[in-house]
Amino acid sequence: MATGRTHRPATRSRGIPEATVARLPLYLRALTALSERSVPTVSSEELAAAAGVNSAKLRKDFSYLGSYGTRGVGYDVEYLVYQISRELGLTQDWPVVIVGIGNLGAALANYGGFASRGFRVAALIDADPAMAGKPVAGMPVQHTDELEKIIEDNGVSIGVIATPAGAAQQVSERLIAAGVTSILNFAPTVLSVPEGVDVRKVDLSIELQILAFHEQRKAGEGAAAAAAVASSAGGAAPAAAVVPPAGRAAAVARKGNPEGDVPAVMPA
Amino acid sequence: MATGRTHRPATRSRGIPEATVARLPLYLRALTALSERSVPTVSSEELAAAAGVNSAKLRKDFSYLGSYGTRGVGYDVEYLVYQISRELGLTQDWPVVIVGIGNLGAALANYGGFASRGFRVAALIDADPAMAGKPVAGMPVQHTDELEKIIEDNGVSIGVIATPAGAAQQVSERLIAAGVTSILNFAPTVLSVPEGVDVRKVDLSIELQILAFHEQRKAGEGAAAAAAVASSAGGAAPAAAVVPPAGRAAAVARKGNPEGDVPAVMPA
DNA sequence: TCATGTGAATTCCTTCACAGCA
DNA sequence: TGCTGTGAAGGAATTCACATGA
Repeated sequence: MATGRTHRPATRSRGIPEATVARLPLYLRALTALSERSVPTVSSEELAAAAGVNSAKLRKDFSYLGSYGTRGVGYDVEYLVYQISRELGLTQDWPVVIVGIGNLGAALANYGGFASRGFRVAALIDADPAMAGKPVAGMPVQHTDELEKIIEDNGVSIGVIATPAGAAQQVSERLIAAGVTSILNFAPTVLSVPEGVDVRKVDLSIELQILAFHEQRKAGEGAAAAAAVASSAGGAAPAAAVVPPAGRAAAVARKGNPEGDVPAVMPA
Repeated sequence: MATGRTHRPATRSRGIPEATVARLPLYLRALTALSERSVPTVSSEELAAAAGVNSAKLRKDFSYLGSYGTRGVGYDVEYLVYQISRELGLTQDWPVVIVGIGNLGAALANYGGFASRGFRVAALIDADPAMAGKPVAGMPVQHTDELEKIIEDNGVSIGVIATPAGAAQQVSERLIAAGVTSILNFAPTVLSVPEGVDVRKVDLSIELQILAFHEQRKAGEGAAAAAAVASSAGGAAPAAAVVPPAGRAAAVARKGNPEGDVPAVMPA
């Protein structure tokens, strides 16, 4: 999950609810796929299925954009693609810089999904002088010293931070001072930014922790329930291995401890 | 942002709201940092600031876990760390497999945040025979053929998919059939999974698109507003470069077109 | 006295169900 | 007839504001 917003009190961005905005890219992706298969129209039902939402929600979402469908028929795929693209601002070019070219930064630089949706990687920036000049994804990495110049020369308003946590706040300040007003933050830190700057956060370990929470609940429901789930699926699961038995036993034991004790969990 | 849930109708996981669950890892991170600095107690106000939420929300969130604070004083840092860890299921060991060892998969394998929070990378799996045996993050990559065996031998219940979009659905099916019940999906596809399996989705391009939406709005408010924002910040922004002027002009022009036309946006 | 914990109010989001139009 | 578009209902999440207890 990504989280974190700033600027603009959640809803009200000319009336399109934040939750709807977050789903538009999903619809767009599904529509693009249909478009590639030259499908001319879709019903809300079909499109909703493709996007993984329910159809009432989808129709409500689209109703905020306008009346782009045809009753009794559905939506014109190409037309909707255009309308949503325009609404999201993807009909214009968004130069983006990626700061921090480690494993993750390189992955982002190579990620095709950017270019295909109006985002252009204008520069890759890293603090390590040894990286400078090295090609990543067909682009030379530039040194942090150039950051301000790059931002200004390219009119960059969106920055992606993929640095270690310790560097993120300072990088964000430099980005913002140079003119960036939207930041996608992969570093596991809460950035503090001035009003008017949007931050979105993507945090890998948070996502896993949320999964662990639900996983724990499933396991807690007892082996019977777990087995039922596994087999109901139609995926011939050999029931085995759903729960690491030793692990669970340990957890339960700890849970039973007297209240006061505070085991040293979480080394870092 | 990450999105996507399945299983369990949103709220009610023994009463802890989904929105609260999603914030627990944030609190945990902030608390861990305090713990490392040997801070003994925090107030809801301080902790909320560190986690980037407001204090009323934080107190309400904690109230779902129990009464772990002391009125007039605050929360015991170590104790809260323990309680939240336990609630999230992090006091037990979660073996995880990563499937798809490209740039992103490698980045994930190297990501320290996993190990430190109870997640243990049990195996790296890739379909490319040429990758097999190659060490990534100090571990040999294993071939997809081994997938089922690895899952079962290690009691893996959480899988991370970092493959290309085309492979994701099939990989998820194999993971699930072998016993995985939670999936973190980085591939830009909607996975269809049986009931009882949780899927969370992390989609880089979706996050950028959401930022672009807000960025467009800011620009649309007129240069005056943009400039005001830039300077109000205290970050001496040289006002320049907030909007790529040519780009915007083009977008606006297109917007003014007669309704029927459908420009071919989005090559892919 | 001071910060937690929580009912109550509010706002936001989702879902229902059907009127209205092609 | 069939599917969109949308008021209205229902739920969930956030925020307020203050009683409560260390």
